[in-house]
Amino acid sequence: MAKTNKNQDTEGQILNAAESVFQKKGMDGARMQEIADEAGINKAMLHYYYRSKQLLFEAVFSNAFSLLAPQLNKILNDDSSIEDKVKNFTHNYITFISKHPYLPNFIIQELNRNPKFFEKIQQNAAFPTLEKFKNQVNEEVEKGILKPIDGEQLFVNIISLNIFPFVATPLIKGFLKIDDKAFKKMMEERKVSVSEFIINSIKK
Amino acid sequence: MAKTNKNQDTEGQILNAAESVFQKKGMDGARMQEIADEAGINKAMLHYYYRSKQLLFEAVFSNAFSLLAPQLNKILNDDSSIEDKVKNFTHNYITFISKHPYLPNFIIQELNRNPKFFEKIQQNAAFPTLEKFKNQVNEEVEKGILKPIDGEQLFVNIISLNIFPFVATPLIKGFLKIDDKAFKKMMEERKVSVSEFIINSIKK
DNA sequence: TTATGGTTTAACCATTTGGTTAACAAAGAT
DNA sequence: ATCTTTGTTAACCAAATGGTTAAACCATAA
Repeated sequence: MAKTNKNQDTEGQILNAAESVFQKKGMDGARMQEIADEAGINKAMLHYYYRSKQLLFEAVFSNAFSLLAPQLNKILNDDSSIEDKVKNFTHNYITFISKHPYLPNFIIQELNRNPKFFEKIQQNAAFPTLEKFKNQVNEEVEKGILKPIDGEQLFVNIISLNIFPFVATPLIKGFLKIDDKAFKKMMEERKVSVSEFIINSIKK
Repeated sequence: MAKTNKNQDTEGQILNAAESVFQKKGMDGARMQEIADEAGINKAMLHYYYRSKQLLFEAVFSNAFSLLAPQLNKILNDDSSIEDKVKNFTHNYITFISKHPYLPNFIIQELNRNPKFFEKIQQNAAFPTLEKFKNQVNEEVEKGILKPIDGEQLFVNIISLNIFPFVATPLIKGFLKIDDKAFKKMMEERKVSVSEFIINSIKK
């Protein structure tokens, strides 16, 4: 930064505030004034640093996505067996999301609003790819380690089981008639029960 | 209706247009003018029939929810075995949602925005409850038909596997690098593969 | 025919909202 | 010291938006 930086990182404060507001209310529901208030600064500063609501939003979105991507890379591109991958991913992912509960819904929602964001993000270096995972599933099926299953379907199943409860939290709380504490307990149990559920289904 | 009803159901046209716009853009993103345009009528009519954006939205939301609820009742409150329930629900649900792809995301999104909507809806008569399903799972586990599993966890797994791909369609298309046609084909396959996946996991 | 009352429209209104501007403050740089 | 660049603010602006109003429309009953 060639900037004089008289302040103590106003730019960062803005990004934090924007993250909080955008993730809770989405692009359409978020208000620039609310972000400014939460950052404790003048609204004009938002435009000084980020030009427009759109650009500020994109900064937040990229940031959020680059938090999630490495999590996926774990299951897609390390060298352990499918069984270990499922166990590790499920445990790590649920732990991670419990700390960032707004993240998955935010990304899914905004991707629905504008599917072209995906391409924008995809150019990122560490972008996860499915090839290795699919090959590995095929191998383990051939070796007789796994029952016959399509790698893509398995991938969709894994992320569905892990992510959905965090995306649909109010729905699940409602149907199960449980409060926040019980929900957290249930997610804690899922760190194990989900991987058991998957392994049970695919292991020969 | 004590109304003269000179028109051919303007009220219905409004509701249809509102459904389409709200489900695509959400409460915050939807514009009253856009709804009026899509209905082919004057904006003032929206207020004439529904008073406010909020009330129009609630009409759409209730409507949407009462489409989904009976689908869930099928798995929760009929008399077939768990295995048959899983098979039927998976097949029926994916078939149903393929015809209303915006529905699950709309409901989940707006429930996230305002969790109190759940209570509002819950007073509905045909509201599904989990008790019977949980008892049935316990029974079949005791009888040795199913491996030990918690009914609530199983329920969450079932709806996760069925609903998530429709909520996160752009994400899945992106990771799998597939177009709309391939996505539809994949969902078609899931009508069978998801229930196999679940049954494999829980059946003794 | 003409009153009546629900229905429909164009024009209007107040507020909200993203964004701009001009003036000012705080650091360097010269 | 003063000049220049960067950071910050209050006041302002134009457009968009949800909502209102008053007049017109039109089917029907008296």
